[in-house]
Amino acid sequence: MAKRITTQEKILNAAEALFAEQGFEQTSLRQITTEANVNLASVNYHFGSKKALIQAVMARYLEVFMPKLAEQLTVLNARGNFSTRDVFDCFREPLAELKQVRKHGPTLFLSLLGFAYAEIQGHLRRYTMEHFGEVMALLLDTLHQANPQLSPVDMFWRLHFVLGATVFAQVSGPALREIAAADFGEAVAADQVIDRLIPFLAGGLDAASHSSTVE
Amino acid sequence: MAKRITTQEKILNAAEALFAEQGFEQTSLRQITTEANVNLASVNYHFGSKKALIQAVMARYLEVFMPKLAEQLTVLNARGNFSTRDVFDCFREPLAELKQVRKHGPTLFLSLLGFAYAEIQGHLRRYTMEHFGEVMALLLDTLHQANPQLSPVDMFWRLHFVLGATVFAQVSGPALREIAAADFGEAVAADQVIDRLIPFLAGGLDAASHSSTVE
DNA sequence: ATCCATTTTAAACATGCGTTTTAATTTAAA
DNA sequence: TTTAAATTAAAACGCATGTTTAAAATGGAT
Repeated sequence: MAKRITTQEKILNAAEALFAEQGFEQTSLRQITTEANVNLASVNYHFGSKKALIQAVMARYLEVFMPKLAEQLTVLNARGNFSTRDVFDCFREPLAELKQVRKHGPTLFLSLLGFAYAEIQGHLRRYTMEHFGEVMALLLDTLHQANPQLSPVDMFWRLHFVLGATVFAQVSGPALREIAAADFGEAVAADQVIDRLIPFLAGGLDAASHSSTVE
Repeated sequence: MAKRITTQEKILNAAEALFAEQGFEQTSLRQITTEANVNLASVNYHFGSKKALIQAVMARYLEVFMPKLAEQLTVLNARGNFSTRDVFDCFREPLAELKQVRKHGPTLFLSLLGFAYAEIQGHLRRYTMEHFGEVMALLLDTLHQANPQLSPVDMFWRLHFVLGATVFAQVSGPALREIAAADFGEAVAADQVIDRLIPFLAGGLDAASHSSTVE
């Protein structure tokens, strides 16, 4: 009855859970194979190396997320006349779609993305740019249209500030939610962190640029 | 004439440079001692462990920075009637003071802080909270006064978004500056990144909260 | 000059890592 | 049923890490 789970899937599932929790470098193949109940050598047999395993874990999500995002951005561009907030809202649906990949897909994906960005894994950045460079370019262009008052180089920097805040919110999310619950007696779900984040990001992106604030 | 440099200082100087460049975990004691021209065992002899060395590296800066920051915040609080931007500007002078510790102190310190925050080193967070917890509380309170429309829990989250964006801007700074220079033919100095960052952060912090944007 | 505490040195230790090897086992096709 | 390919298994390899040990060197104080 129950669908047969291959060794590769067992490895991918165990790996992504541990990666999202501890980061890529901190997670050893022995941890992964123990958790997955498979032999240590099977990772190298099926994937070739740890690097390749990391890419495979990310690919499962990126291949769903990126086309959906490109779709949303294209629709918005066709419509025209949009705000920064509209651009950010383009991320909501593609992110929600990741539930189809995995139950807690959206949260897992953001955590993975966080560690990928934090540990500056050259090979992952290269992989993303090679496979989804057009989507990134489309995003930058869309954001520029929403904020024509900002120069391209300004937008470049702010986009990375946005990435930084997002990634950090996710990676330190569990710890911060714990502290917030203790200090303010207010439990915050993971999804609600994003709701708190988006206004912050939009406010930052829409702010006047530094050159115009210099007297 | 030339001031005698002790082994401990040689270690601290080599360690902070390597830590700021590669992060704490990525930097080995052998790298540090080779760079410092001292014996491998001297790190454990003088500092006890790698963890303790990391704390010692951070302490040199925190012990200068934190009191200065507390001073600035106290003055601002006494004055009353201030904006978010004013709060952030309180960081400029204490940061600039770090040049007295080391020539490129401000940049080094932010990079170290970035890695400290990125690699969630429990012992470093504990150290900071134990020694400078009051300053952090003062900062949170000051920001709350500048934005009374935000709830304390909202401010808590946004402060961490700010930290995330800052830390990331610094850690990925060198790589991003390189890309920016290549793509836009515009060289950006490290100090100017902060000038680009502050308006972004202030805009994000001042944004309307999510609850007021929900229809 | 002698002595003793401090410091430096070289070597080894114990551990964990990713990877490779070789053999046993399972699987599916002929 | 036989045969060959695919997969799993156990063990070892080579390497890098932080730490410890024990001897040698150093430097002031007596």
